[in-house]
Amino acid sequence: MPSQGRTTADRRAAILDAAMALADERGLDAVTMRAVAERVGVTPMALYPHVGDKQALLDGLLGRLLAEIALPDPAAPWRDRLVALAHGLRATGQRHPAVFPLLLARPSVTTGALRVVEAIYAALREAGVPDPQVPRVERLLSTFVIGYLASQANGRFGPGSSAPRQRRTQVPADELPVHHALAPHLDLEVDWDAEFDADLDDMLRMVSAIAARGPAGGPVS
Amino acid sequence: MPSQGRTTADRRAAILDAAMALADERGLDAVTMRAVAERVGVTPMALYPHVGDKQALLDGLLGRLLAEIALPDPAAPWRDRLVALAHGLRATGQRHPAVFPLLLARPSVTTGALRVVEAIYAALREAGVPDPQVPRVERLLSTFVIGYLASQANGRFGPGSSAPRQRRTQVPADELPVHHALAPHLDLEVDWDAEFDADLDDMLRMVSAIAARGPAGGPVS
DNA sequence: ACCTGAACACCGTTCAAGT
DNA sequence: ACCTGAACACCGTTCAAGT
Repeated sequence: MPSQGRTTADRRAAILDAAMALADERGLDAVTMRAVAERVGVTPMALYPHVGDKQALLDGLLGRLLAEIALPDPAAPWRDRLVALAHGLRATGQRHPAVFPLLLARPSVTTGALRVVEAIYAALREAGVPDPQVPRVERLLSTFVIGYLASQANGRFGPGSSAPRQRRTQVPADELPVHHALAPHLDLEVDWDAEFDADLDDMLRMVSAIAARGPAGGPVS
Repeated sequence: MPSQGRTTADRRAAILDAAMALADERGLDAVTMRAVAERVGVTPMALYPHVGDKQALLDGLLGRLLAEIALPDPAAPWRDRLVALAHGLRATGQRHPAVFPLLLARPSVTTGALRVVEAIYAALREAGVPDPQVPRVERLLSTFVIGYLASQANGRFGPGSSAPRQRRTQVPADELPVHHALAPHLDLEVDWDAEFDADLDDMLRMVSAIAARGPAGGPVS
């Protein structure tokens, strides 16, 4: 049984392999039906029965990406599990920086996403977050983590040290007094992975605080 | 002085008006150079001297969006100011749901973004966040707020009540035990604006906790 | 200086035809 | 059942030409 794509499932897998490679190597814009087809060695129209249209193909890439995320050891303490999950997401985001930002653009209803959500739910319950708040806090955490990693992948935080300096100098200092006052802390090179860990620490303290407050507040809706 | 676009600046403004209207009415995909040009009553090539290429046009839309965000009363307490800013962002995101998600995809180095960042910096200092941590906490807050509102605009949180139910039923209950246990809290219709306010409350408690911890930890890098 | 018209090198997708 | 080839209705952008 060679790895040749003989069955339909293999064919779909080969197409998604090609599309993911293209996205990793040349960005999302390079993922065209034509380019993917050429890489598979087939005509563009031959893709449609296997992956659907372009939108479905991108969803397929997201499914791949989600399936890659390693789940933490269920025996570990809840905090370690959430940190491990966040680090797993970061590793996946760094492996597929072009595809990762799509996570914020598409509803995450795939079964691949559910494994991850399930693991977060379990950790939050163990942390003592009241059941009615668990779904909200899960969305809060995942929104931050995905938002941060997507920002990093998209370069939203700026090129590091050069941009902030010129940002402040192109505007009169008097108009941005607080930027001026914070100048010593704005020109530093930032270690974005270290900042992610610091943010994560603050967010997990927040989870503990929510758990400590107890079920008083109740659900949000 | 009629409102006719006679000067170059007026011309650029008219083009961005047309592009924004197109984005609001028919989505980002409808914002093509050709469609914008037609709406302005000009040939596609006539846009280039005024707004640059397509990418620059989208950046122009982001600039418009950022300029719309109302700054809070500087006399109000820091917490109220941050809530007002978040609500201002939410209002803008709901006015321009197609453009808003671009905030996470582009570096926010425009002067329009700096006014907002300046206001957040000022509020965080007043809250007692140590100076070295202010830029990090600003990025933490804005990443969450933008991420949440972009998720809402993109429908990432799902269509409300129908999707979660079918998510759980298409998978054997034994494989997602925690989803199963949380079922009563997963089938509810969620008020996303109320959830945003609850999240905001938790995030601002976190800001107070960071301030209370003092400068012990120091900067992250 | 500003705009037009034609053209180039692409897209995603349809459809009828092949095997 | 699966794939091809030609075609359709689009894109963003270039370039030479008009005024």
